[in-house]
Amino acid sequence: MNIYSLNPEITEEAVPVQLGRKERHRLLRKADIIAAAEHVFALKGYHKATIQDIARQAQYATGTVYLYFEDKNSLYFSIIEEKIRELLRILIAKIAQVKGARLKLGTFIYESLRFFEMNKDFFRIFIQEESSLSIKSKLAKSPVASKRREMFNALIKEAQSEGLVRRDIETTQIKELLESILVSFAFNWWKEPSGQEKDLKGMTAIILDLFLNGAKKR
Amino acid sequence: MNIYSLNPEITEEAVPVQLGRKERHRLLRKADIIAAAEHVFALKGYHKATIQDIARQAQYATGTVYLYFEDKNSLYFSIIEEKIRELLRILIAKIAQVKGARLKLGTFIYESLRFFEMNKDFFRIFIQEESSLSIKSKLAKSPVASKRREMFNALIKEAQSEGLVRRDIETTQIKELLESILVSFAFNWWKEPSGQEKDLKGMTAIILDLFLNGAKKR
DNA sequence: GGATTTAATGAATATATATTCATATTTATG
DNA sequence: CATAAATATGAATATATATTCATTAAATCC
Repeated sequence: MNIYSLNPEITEEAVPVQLGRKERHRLLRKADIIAAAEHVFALKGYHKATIQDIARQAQYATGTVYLYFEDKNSLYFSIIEEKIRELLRILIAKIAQVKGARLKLGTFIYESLRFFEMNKDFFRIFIQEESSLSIKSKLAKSPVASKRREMFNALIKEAQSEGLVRRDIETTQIKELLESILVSFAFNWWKEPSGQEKDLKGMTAIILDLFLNGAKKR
Repeated sequence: MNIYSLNPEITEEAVPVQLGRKERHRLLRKADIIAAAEHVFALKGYHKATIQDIARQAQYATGTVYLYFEDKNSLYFSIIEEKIRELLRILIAKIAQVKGARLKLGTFIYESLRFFEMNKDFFRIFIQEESSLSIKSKLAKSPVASKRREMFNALIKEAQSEGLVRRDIETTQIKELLESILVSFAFNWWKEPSGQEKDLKGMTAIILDLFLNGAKKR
């Protein structure tokens, strides 16, 4: 994990500012703890994961966690926010590299699947908590959420103005549809413990097909 | 709420057997507690809802709850199981009254939305916890879950064999997809606090349209 | 390399609340 | 109506764990 990504101000910059050695060290240790916490939360869920578990996993003492994070809850949110920010950064970058709404949509799906595949622990947390009201409402207030909305909106709007996507249904609902399909497929995919190599491109094609053409037989 | 529905054996019967007065009383009191718990859980979520809260809401003392339910967790499951059973009963009955896969799918969507609308407390609980892995796996073992799977399977299979729904995608996937869309749309619908009357039929049409035809402009 | 600042430790504390159970109340019985 | 059985009560108990903080260790400075 890129340690700079822990700091939103720096993430925004094209070229990360060089931090002081101290501060860099601090971010690295935060990252240690985040990585450990990500694993433990994924394994046990928020409530059953104890600070002790997390500290042990990170090879620190219990109290040390509190030198780096306010409390259990804010540690939890740090993980989710950070990961969503990371995914967002990838999506924005990759989508900018292709032309045409169809390709952009495909890229969105492909890179999302890829990210989930590479961040299974986070994905577990995400599907465990994604629909939890309290977390959704907290997350909705974070700056990363509005960025995400923005990107998503632009994606669908472009597809609509290009004539690929229908305009008789609200953009919001189209967004929901796409997200529903994506989550539902990703969930089913990783639920079954097949050790096989994932065919990301094949899966992307299916999802895009379902999104655009629906479940009706033609 | 129908008190008989608390007892699976009796629910199954076409005509409920007359219970002893004692037993009936007991079920009524269980129902009191369930109703109170439903409200409190919806309001505070599982962890923040205390047995005291629930007892107070039901106008019983704390300890009384334990005369009717094993523990907090089983009370929680009783609610979810009972509600899913109730929804299932409605769905099966209503779907049986219409002909053709398209109408059946529409009925499924419409009655689900209607049930969510009429059972907002339960819906809150459902979306809060539905995707929590531990709860899902516990629920999956209950008899009501397999009945639900059965019904859902039959619905999609029929749509496939009638030629309405494509067969190049697994039934399970189609099921998950429909459910994911339904829940996500319902969630977003009721999230926004528009005091207006909900247009259930309009929303049903949109969901069915998107599910079958997808987002592509035609 | 000794003094001082900074960081890490983990046992002790504080708190929260699920669950129990001795007691009180209500209901049934003869 | 008196006694017994069944229910309800809520204060006390047990447990769990997030958080603190006095102590120890490490890093930095002069």
